[in-house]
This record gives sequence, C-alpha cells and structure tokens, in this order.
Amino acid sequence: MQLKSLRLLVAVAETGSFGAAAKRLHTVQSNVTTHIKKLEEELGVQLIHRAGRVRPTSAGLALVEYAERMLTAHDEAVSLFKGQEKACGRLRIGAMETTTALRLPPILAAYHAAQPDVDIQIKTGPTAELVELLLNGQVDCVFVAGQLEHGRYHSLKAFSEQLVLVGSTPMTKMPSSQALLTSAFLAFRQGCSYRQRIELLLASQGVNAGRIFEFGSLDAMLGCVAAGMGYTVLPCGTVDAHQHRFGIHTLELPTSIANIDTYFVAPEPETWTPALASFADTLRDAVVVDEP
Amino acid sequence: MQLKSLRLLVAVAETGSFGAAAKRLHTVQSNVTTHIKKLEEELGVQLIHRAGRVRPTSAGLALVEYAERMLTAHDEAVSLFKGQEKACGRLRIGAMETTTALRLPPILAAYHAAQPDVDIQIKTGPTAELVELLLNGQVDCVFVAGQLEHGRYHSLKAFSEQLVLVGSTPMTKMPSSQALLTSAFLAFRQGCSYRQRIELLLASQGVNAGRIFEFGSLDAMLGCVAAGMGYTVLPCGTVDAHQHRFGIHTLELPTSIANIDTYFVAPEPETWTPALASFADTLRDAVVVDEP
DNA sequence: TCGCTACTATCTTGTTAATAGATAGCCTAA
DNA sequence: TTAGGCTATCTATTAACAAGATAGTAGCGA
Repeated sequence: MQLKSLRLLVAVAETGSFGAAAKRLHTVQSNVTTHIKKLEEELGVQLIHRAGRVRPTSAGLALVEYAERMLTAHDEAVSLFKGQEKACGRLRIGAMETTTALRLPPILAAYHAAQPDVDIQIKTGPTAELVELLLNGQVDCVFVAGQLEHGRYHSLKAFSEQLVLVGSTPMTKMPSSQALLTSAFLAFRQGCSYRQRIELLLASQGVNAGRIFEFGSLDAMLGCVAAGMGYTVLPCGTVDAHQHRFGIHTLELPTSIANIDTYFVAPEPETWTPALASFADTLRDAVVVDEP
Repeated sequence: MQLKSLRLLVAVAETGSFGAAAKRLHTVQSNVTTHIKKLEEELGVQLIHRAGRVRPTSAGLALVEYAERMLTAHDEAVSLFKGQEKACGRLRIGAMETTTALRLPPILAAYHAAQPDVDIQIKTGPTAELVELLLNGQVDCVFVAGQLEHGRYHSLKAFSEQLVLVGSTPMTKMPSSQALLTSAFLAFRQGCSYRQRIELLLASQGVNAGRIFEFGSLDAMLGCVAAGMGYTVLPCGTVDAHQHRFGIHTLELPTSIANIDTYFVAPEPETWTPALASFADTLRDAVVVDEP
C-alpha cells in the first residue's frame, strides 16, 4: 500500500471522478485506475462504485478515514522539515541550573516569540549528566561548562561567567585556611563543573577538600549559605539576582579560578530540526548583543 | 516518502543497526542504506548518526514519531480488511422504527457477541428516507419494506410481518366506514410504507384518506391509540410486544393488505467490509432459524 | 601502532513497477 | 438512438527497486 495510492483514493472520493482526481494530483486518469485497482486487489475489496456516479463503497469510505490519518501525519512530518519560516515540533534543551535561572529566560522568551509553535522542554542537571543526555540523544542541545572534547559536535561559546565566593558574612579578603577548614562547602550534585572550581579554590589555599554538601536546587543552596552553613561558589550574575532575597555576601576570586565559560553544544547542524536551527540563530543573536 | 522507507527508519532506530533492520524486514543492508539516504535527501536533514553507534538524530527521532503514527494507521487499516476472524471498525445500519424495535435486538445481540470490536450505529427512518441514505453511502445497509428496484444491490428477504389494525377497544370485525371516517389514523412520518397500507385499507373500505397524524416514535403513537385518538396499522409482533403496556386491541386484516416483507438491502458483496459481511452472515442464520 | 572485525556506502546488474498516451467499451442524458 | 463524458485496458518508455559483490571506515584489542 502506497501513500500515493491513498492520496489518489481520497481525491477520487472527494471529486467523484477518476479524471478529476488525476488532474488534481498532476497525473493521468489511467494511473488513477491502476492505483485504485491495485489497492482493491491488495485488500480484496471493491473500494469505489463505478456504475453510475463514482463514489466510495462502505469499504472505501472506511479506508479513506485511515488514509486521511496517514496523510495528515505525513504532511505534518514534511512541514516539520520543509515548513517555510515557521518551525514546529519539539525542542529539548539541557542546561545547568545556574544557566537556566540566569541566562536562558530572555533567550527562551525571544525564541518563543519567534517560534510560537515549538514545544520547549528543559532538563536541568550538572555538566556531566547533560553531556550524557546529549550523547544518548535524550536532548537536542545542551548548555555546559567547557567545550565537549568529543568530535562531530557543534560548539558555540554562549556565556562567560565570573565565579565569586559566596558566604553569609561580608568578606574583604579570602577567608583563612583555618576558616575554610572549619566551614562546609555547598555545591550542586556530583558532576557540576562549579564543584570542581571549589576544589581548585581550596587547593589554591593549601586546604584539602573538606565536607562538601550536595544540593539539587539553587534556592536551597543559597538559603543554607545565608544561614551560615558554609560557603559556595557561583556566577556573580546568579548571586546578584538572588542577593536581595537572601542575606549573602560575595568575594571576587582569582581570574584563573573565577572565569568559566558556558558553551552551547549540539550535534552537527545537518542533523538539526528547523526548531533547533532557529534556536541556534536566536542564541547567536543574543550572544553577539551581549559581547560586542 | 514511502511507507517502506519509514518502516526501515523505525527498524534502524530500534535495532541500532542497518544490517539488523534489513534482516528484520527481510531485505538486504544496501537497500536500507538507500532508503534512509533517500529520506534524508528528500527532507534535507540527516536522520541517522552513522559515526560510532548508529542512532537517530534529533530530526530522525522526530520523524520516527510521525512514522509510527502513519504505520499504526496503516496496519489498522490493513487489519480492517485482512484481519482473520475478528472484524473491526464500524457498521452503519438503517432500519424502520418497527424493525428496530421488534426484529433487530436479538440479531444485534448475536452479532455483537460474534464481533465485539465492531462499532454499531443505527439510523431509523421510513423506507424512502433509508433508501436515500443507502444510495448516498451514509449507511452500509438498510432494512426496508419491499425490494429495491435499483439494480446492483444485494437484497435478502429478512422478515415477514402481518399487519393488524390497532385500536383502543376490542374489535371483532372491521369498523364501519362511518367509524373509520370519524376516527383519526396515526402513522409514522411521510415515507413510511405502513402508511401506504393505511391508505390502501381505507380505500378497500370505500373511504378516502381522512386525517392522518404523523408520529416520529412508536411509543408516542401507541400511547395516542390507547387514549382513543384513533387507529393505526402495525406488525402484529410489534403490537404483541407492547400490548401489556398500553390498553390496545387488534384486528386481523385481509392478507393482501396485511402481508408486508422487510428486506435487507446492501450494495454488492464485493464492496462489503468484513464487519458488514459478518453481519449478513448473522442475519442469514437468524432468518433461516425463523423460517424453516 | 597495527591489524582484525563489524559495519555502512557504493556500484552493478537484472528485474520490476510506474508513467503517459492511445484506444476501446460503457453508461447517461438528451 | 446518438453524442458526450467517463473508466478500463493496452503498450512502449522510463524510472525505481532489490540483491549481491566490493570498497571504505570506525572501533577494538594486542
């Protein structure tokens, strides 16, 4: 059974004529006859009344209903790729918690305005987890810290963050080794790249990684820091955005530790759906504006 | 885009290998490559990651979802005609009110027991209306009074009814012309064949058709007869079934007027869906049992 | 680094199916 | 009865397809 045959069947049912159906689908009447006949032989049922007015039989009518479902799905699938201007379908984005909270909202807003028909899904997690999702094809693209070593992936430097030390009391210089040793460190769950920076920071101060508490959400973490539970390391933009909600204070870190780049990573552009391609466009625009 | 190609795409996505997909669909690996490639060219997108593990790209995954919808519809359509033993789909029956009430219930029950997956739809109306529905393809088959003059239709004598005169008082002989003239006659709406019999009856008694009230439902009509509003003419089986609910009485009519045959009419058997074919079987069985 | 293995891409050939045009047959309506 | 419109059939050409053989490539282990 071919889609072409079904399209002809539907056309015959609608026009009431083999010739008109042929004209509508830019072919000749003899081909319509052949296709319908082949369908009838394949199913062992007469689909069209030929005597008198041409119209579908009960069996033909039943098949037309299924044919319409198939053709609708087909046309939708084609428009998913060939649809001009307006992308549709689904876009699955993976991003770190901080990126989602601080950087994505304006970009997603712009994207949704441009492509209202795309269903956006966001999964948050630490870099290692996101890379895994991307490799498994469970997301279409990710925002992660650092470029993917893996070849055959499209990478774009999206955001540059400055990490700061976050504590519950005002700081003018780095806390002493003693203070660091007796304090806890709060970080996202295993795999988060920020956590590595914490360990780097501690090492630079000649302190071994002590107790590190793991959190799943930014709010919980900042709340605990404000409560004096310990320190954490976060992008200054993220902290600024939450500073008024929590009583927290920051300290700038040495550039080598503070600088962290967030990359947009996706498979090769040839594999992109129009929805993803359009998102990459939106992102590029946003990045250019941010960094002139 | 061909269904065959989509089936291969789904197989590749599921098996993770061109060769395995080929084996599953009983073809060779080179054909899988060709079909996938053709799909990719047609849509202008890479659908399958070939490097390393073979797995669908974002675009491929999106297409697989549509492909599954199309293939499901296709397989359902095929099973509608080729499904062994169990018919499915829809069966639209047209029947007269009296037939629906008196004759169809046991047949529909038997049919539903045999074909539980068929969705049964019944439209009631007078013969003329039902014939129109059948000619327009709005029902799959009808039960009507008298054979269809139209050729190319399958006809089967289904039931034989004996019409009786129905009134509110006991009758031993035909009411006088005077009584008939002063009484109203109750009948189904225009086009019902029973109505013609009423006029035939009146003519045989030398009375012109007087007032005839039209009803849309059997219950309303019998209720009015019981209330002494007038006479009507109905199959004796129908009256028997309702006699205990209404205080009504009957009188046998001359054979020439009383006998009325109900025929099962449908288009040619070649055009039947399995659901309809199975219904015709059920009906034949029921008729044979009724009339040995 | 070097093969070994398993996989996909490409090429070739024989076969099959699809297309468009011409024509014959049929039904309907005047 | 006849003319007009419609579908079925036939045919030659062209395109598509399937299967096998072969070449190329990535990944794995020694």
